[in-house]
Amino acid sequence: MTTTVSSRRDARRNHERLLAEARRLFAERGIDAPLDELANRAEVGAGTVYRHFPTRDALIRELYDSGVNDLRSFTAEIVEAESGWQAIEMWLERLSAWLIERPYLPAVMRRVAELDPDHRPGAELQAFADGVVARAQAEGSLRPDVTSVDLSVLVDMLGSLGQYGGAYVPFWRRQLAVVLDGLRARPDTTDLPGAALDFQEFHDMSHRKLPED
Amino acid sequence: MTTTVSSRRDARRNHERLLAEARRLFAERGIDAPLDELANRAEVGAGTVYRHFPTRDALIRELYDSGVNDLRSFTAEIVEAESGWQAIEMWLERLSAWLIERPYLPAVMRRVAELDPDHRPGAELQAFADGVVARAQAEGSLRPDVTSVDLSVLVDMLGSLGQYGGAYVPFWRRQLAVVLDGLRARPDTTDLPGAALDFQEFHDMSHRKLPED
DNA sequence: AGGGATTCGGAGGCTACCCTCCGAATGTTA
DNA sequence: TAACATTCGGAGGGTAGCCTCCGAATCCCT
Repeated sequence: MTTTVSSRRDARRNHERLLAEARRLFAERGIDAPLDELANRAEVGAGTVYRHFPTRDALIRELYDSGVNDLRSFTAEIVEAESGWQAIEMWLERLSAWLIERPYLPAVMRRVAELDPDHRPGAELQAFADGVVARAQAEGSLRPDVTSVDLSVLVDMLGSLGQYGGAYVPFWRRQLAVVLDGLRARPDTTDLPGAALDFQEFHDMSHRKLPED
Repeated sequence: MTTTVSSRRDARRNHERLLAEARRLFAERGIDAPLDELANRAEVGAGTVYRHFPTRDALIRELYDSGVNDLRSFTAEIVEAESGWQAIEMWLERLSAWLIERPYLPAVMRRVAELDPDHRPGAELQAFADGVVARAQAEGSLRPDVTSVDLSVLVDMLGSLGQYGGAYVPFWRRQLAVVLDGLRARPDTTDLPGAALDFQEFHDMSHRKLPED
């Protein structure tokens, strides 16, 4: 993730421009959209695209890194929530909104995992997620049978609504409200069926790896 | 949807083979996967592909029609449920499972909508969905503030987990259980925020059309 | 079994997109 | 402002994938 920054202003400007347009383009047409089109939208020659990102994968990697950075910045805000339940609400709300605005991210993550099969994301994120869940369950607000992986999958689900393009933006908060109501601890919840995935399985799955056994 | 069936057995066999492989291929690599690859997998010449499906869009249309047929076949089973709540459970469970097995469908639907911008799906499906919701709300088991469109969006969300490939199949039933618990009528549910989309808006949205005003 | 219609297969022309290359243009530094 | 380094732009060769075309193979019908 060592990004070399040029000293020339036009170079920096074009780099940013390309990244911004790439986000838009990939959101609309997927991460295999033609790079010539990217050059057009950024009002830049094809050569410029390939100087900044020698290969499409380099571009994808940069979007990935930027995403991981975003994630880290969320954790800071969430641990400061006043109650465990509020932390849960914030987690689902912030991450879903973030994912919905970046519908290209799931594909980007899968691609990066194909490129670097041994890549493992920071265990810190796992620890953070487990902490949020433990806190809310300890205070009795979150149903005891969900795990942090269950919540991550729910975020993925909500985030998938980004495929609809941002035009109807806030509609998904209704679905979020349903999910949150389903997550509250109650005397009469039916136990979640089956076994939860562990963190490693979740990671493999969201990168389309096959189960080991 | 008038499908002309050849009288020759090899032609029918190849047609089925191609459809089956197309589902697999599109599930893995998206609906823009190379058709030469389809020919290889179906162990068939490239010419055969293009005779059966003169264009990629023809193939996509056939997958779409097949999907709509599936949908209709579900409604019959669901209206026979013993209680309104069971109908809701069946609806979410059956449709989600079905979507998860066919991860190419959302892309197929969007593509068909691009090809036929004036296409409107049967109002019968809307009537069916409204009926299921009304029944469950009348018996007091389903929270009164959800609409059939809200449920359809929830199905889409659950169905999006098909992007993970079928390897971890049953894991998503945990998320389904959370959603169902969130849908039960209770004294203390927080009202769903904002206004629900109407059926037309939902249809436009799931086909990536922009809102009119 | 034989004839005729239909379908099959895959070689090959035709894009659309990828990516390089180098003269022109721009930024930086002193 | 001058001189040099860096970046820009887009023309163009290379290629993967699209789709056609027609001789060969298969099937249906009597």
